[in-house]
Amino acid sequence: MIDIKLLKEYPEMFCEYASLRGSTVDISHLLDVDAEWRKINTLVDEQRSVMNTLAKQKNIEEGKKIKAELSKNENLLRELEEKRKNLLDLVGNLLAPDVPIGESDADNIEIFSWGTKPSFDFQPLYHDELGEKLGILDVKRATKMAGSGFYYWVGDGARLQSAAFLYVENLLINRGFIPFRTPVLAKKISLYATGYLPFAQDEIYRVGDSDLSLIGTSEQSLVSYKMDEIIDESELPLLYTACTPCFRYEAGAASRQTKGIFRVHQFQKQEQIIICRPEDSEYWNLFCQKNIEDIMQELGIPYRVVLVCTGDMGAPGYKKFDTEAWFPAFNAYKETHSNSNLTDYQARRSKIRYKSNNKNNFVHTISATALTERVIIALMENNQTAEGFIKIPKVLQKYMDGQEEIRPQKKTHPMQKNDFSEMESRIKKSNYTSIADKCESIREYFSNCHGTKIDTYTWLTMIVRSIWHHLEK
RNA sequence: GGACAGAUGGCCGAGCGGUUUAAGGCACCGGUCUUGAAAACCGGCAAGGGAGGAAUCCCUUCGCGAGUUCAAAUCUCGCUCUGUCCGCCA
Repeated sequence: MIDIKLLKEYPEMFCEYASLRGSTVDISHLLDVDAEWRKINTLVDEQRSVMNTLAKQKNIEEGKKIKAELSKNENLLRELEEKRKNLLDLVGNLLAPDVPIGESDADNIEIFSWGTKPSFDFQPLYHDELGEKLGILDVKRATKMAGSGFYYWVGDGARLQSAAFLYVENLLINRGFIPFRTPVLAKKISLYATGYLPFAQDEIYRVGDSDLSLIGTSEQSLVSYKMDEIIDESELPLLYTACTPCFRYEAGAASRQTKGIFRVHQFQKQEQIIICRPEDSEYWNLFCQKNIEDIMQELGIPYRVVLVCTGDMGAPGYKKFDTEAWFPAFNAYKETHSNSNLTDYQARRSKIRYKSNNKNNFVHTISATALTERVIIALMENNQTAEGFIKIPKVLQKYMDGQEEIRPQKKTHPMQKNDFSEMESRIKKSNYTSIADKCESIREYFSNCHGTKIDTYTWLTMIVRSIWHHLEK
């Protein structure tokens, strides 16, 4: 949400921003509604004041007279209030002066690139082909189980996934972040507070006819953590990180460009959230970018950074960096991270303020990806070998018992043979009245096969039969 | 899921139709006193909106939403959440 006072002061500026974003919000209509709202608001306040005075004087006659008119105006005020709010909700944030002008992601400006794109003397495989060959990524069975847009990590794939998230979470903790595990269901108010409603309406999975939806990002659960609170200035900044699954509808997304698990309905994401003073948000925006780039560099994935243009920004964004990993099989850079300074846009909606010199101000929020599974599939494509193996980056090896490479192995660990005789004897050693002690027929069945080895099926059948027999009696 | 009880400012807690513009206490902030601190005393201390150059004035908010009334923290209904007991359960 933007500051309506600012809008009233600089309506032309907001109209210009809206057109740069490709937004269709009618700002002059909003200003008209606001003026009307203000007029009625003043009127209602005055009538309420009269009403309060009459009530104090116990003036029943006069009170009755005004009551009807007041309630009519109150209804009108409520209507205008809602209209005003709905319009105001659609107005996008201010834009940083250095945001490039453009209509779509094609107009984003590359500002940095790192790493050498791998040159293979073989045709590199797509991550899903590679994953299937190695038996570490199973899309087919997931589709059978949950539909298109889902996938299983299996064996070393599951380990690689955990390793990457553990590595990133540790890195962030070491840089001052507080780690969270958050709910993945959220009320509508939380989605509104973070700026996802009403804009991303069609992206959100609703749960039945309840008020709950699956989160599309832990930004929704982490920013809402401080909803309605006034934070003491000395506590800022707050650095939060969470690793959660994220759920997105992604209607009609399938294409060559989204092959494999590039765009899916559920994916894991490690998020960076920073709640800070307004004057510091530019700094923390870059801080998050540094974290992203350090992670990419340590993982050895070539990437580039683009400055997102006006048309690709989304309503809450003031300034946004996208980081795009190099995908050899796609032969393209593709978005893996986004890092936005949302200034006070979310804070106004979620009413997160801080107290400074006894005055309450809205905080600024930064929302940035730290890691998603897209990074892991970029890693798979970049680190594949001629044999179809995957080299594991040094930083992840310690989270995988030192494993250096993923090969098509059925089992990585041998089965253990244990002696469970102590565990088996526990029941025998306990002193209690069992069914067999109580029920003659059961004892009979079991005494018949005493000393004979029988298989589990026969054994279970016997138990069922004997219980049944007993119940019939 | 069922039964009962409850929800009041940063916290505790009184009020249960009209001098409550929410008592009192704690915490916090400022002051007096003190070498300094503590204690004591004095003062301040919620959020949001509107009008105004400002001082200031007005409105809203006692979990949330509706209703009754000239008047609601207080009465009625619905919802949410918390506690206790029961049921179910990783």
